Amino acid sequence: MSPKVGMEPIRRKQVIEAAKACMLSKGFDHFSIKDVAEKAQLSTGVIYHYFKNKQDLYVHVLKDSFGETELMVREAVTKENSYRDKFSAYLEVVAAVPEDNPDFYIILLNYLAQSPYNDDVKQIISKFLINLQGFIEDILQHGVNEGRLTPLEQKTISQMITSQAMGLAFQGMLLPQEERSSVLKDEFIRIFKQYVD
Amino acid sequence: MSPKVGMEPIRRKQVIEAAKACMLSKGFDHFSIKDVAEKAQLSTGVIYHYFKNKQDLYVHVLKDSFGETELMVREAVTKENSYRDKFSAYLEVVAAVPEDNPDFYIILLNYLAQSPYNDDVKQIISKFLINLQGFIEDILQHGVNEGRLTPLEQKTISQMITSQAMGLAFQGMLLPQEERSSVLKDEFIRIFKQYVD
Amino acid sequence: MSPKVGMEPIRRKQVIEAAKACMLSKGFDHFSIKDVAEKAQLSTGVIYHYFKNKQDLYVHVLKDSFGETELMVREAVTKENSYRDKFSAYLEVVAAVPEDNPDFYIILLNYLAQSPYNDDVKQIISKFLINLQGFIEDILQHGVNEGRLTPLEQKTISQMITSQAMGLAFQGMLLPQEERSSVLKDEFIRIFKQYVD
Amino acid sequence: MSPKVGMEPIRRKQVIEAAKACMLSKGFDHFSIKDVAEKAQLSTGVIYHYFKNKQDLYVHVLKDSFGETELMVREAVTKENSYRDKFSAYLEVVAAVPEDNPDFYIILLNYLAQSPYNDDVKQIISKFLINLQGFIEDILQHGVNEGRLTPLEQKTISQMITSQAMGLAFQGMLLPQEERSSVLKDEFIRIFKQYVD
DNA sequence: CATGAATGAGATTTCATTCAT
DNA sequence: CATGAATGAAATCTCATTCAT
Repeated sequence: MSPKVGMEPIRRKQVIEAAKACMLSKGFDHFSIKDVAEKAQLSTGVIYHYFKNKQDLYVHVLKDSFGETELMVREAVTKENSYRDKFSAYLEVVAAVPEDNPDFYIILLNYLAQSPYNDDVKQIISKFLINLQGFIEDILQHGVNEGRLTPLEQKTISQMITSQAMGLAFQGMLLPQEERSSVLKDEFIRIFKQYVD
Repeated sequence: MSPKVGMEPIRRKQVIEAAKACMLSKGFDHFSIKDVAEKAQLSTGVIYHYFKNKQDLYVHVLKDSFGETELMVREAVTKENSYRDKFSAYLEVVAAVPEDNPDFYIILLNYLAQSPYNDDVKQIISKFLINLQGFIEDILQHGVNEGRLTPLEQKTISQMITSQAMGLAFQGMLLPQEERSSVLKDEFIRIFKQYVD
Repeated sequence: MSPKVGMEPIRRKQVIEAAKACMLSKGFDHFSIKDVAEKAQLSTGVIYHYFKNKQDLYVHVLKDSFGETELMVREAVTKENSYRDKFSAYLEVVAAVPEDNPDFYIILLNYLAQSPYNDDVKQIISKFLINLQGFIEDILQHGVNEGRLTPLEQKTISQMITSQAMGLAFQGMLLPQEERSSVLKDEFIRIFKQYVD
Repeated sequence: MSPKVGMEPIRRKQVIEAAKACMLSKGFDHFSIKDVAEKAQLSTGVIYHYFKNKQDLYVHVLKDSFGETELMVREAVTKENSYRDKFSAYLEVVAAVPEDNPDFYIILLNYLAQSPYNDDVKQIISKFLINLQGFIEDILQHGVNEGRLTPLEQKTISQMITSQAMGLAFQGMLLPQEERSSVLKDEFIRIFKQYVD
């Protein structure tokens, strides 16, 4: 393979994807850089060319995962026009993540568990959550402007939604639910739709 | 220095507490048996006298944590007489765990993250969650008997409650909320109380 | 169990048998004192009451094994009257050890392997071999006295016999032979019987 | 200090030789990987770069030892032309191993002792013995073809030879024999030469 | 840019031995 | 006599990271 210039973004993505795969298959803390290198069909050395160290790689895996999910949500919401539809779309897309991208919550869970011991990780997840809640707050801003909602309620609703979604996803990893999961998803949507009616 | 007979229960508890402390201060998988031994002021060898291996210790830390929390919930619920009061008590005590025993959710979070890779852990957490949901299902059984609730709703409610509680607790670790946490707690109780009215 | 006096020989034998069993089931160097204690249904502590240390126990297991085998040979030989019959009986009994007491050669083999690094063991095995060869030398002494055999031949024969027996036994552990083993046994007896004819 | 590419065969041989030396000086199972690393002037880590684990290293030491000895025998035999000379050469070279390569039988003895507990080792030694017996069987095939020998005798002779050689070698480790060893060697050759006369 | 050999600290686990009771 | 709790050294093995090529 001839060395090429401009490989940086390609290699970085290649390594991040391999790391993500290793993390999912072996467990968050149970894969080695050698595992990643093998998965990515690269040498161990090259990983250290593109990432400062393992911690740095961890951070980039997290950013990558969050980026994808945030994009999904953003697209679903901006596609709609009315506030009511935006709100519904948000609930739908958030409730669908565990099915559409089951790995996402495994990744999130693992990083969440690290967050008390790692401030970088904590900041990144917090920012992600805040962004996610920002979508609903924007949607609900309408109601606030019209006086139907207080700013406190606006914030509370957005936080109740994300935490319920997170909780359901984590619970779903443990309890085999099959048909139940759609019941729960519907109930999730039903509960929070009340707020815009 | 002073070997005695019948040390087993004392030492086991001592080691479990030390392990829990290490886990909380360093994070799951980031503490060593040596750390636990030092914390417990014992030699490393003695840990293996009472626990088969590190995995076995992990499992007992988890069981110990769950035992305490389950007991708290059970006591709160059985203290009340009417179904309505039992339900309220349940919501109150569950919502209070993050304040009353903040370590509990850190422990839970860490083990939850391991659950996809460790079936023992998965089983224990699942059982804990099911037990916890069992409390509400028992309370709601009244409503089912009277025809006010379907069994499906009974199950759905119990699962919505535990997942929302879990989600709020995890979110609370990230976002500094102070006064917000009580708002969220109240909203949590308000939402789910609807079901018994 | 009430402590008794005069337990020494009983306990020692009990421990030696347990150690032998552990050695055979787990491998020479792969059993612990705890294993022996469990097998003997005793505490680890008592073993150190009756044996100085593990090495001492090893030595006594060896002596015990050799004692049994030497006794078997002695009995077989002394039972016979004529030199010719004694010689035959010796060959028969020596050739029969792998069948009659298959453990013996596993024990011998393991100690033999230790002998270059442990002078005690080396002395004990050497003495055993010399004793065993002594039987034939005694039998052949008759031939020497009558001038049919030189003392050199007498010694050579005895050594050829023990080494051939040992070699066949070890080989028999590796190569599954079934019917072959009796052919080899017969050939072994045939070859060495030549010497007294 | 100086990582290079293509070190694999060099390092493997280096580690195998160091392990062999450690085994000979300390005894099978009584040397540590650290001992090997020090002997080879390498870090412990590098041993695990080239060998999966200690067991894997054991196996390669054995294969290496057997390879050398088998080569010696093969060369001695193929050098001769007549079957009678080949047979003599075989007996001579086999009888000479304890003098020419005294380490060989110490290695063999140690592994032999492990064979009841380790199937890999058992297979390797068995194969070696069978190969060694194959040489004589090939030589004696001539006699079988001419009807002077039955296939049963052919196999029996080859097994008697290898077992006697093995037995003499092991006995020679214990009993200091000096001049005796040549007497025994001559007798060994004499006994088995009978078969081709 | 890329390789993979090398390091060495550190983790888990075992176990002979001691000794208070 | 007997117990089994306790010690702590030592063994195996892993792995992030570096660096000569």
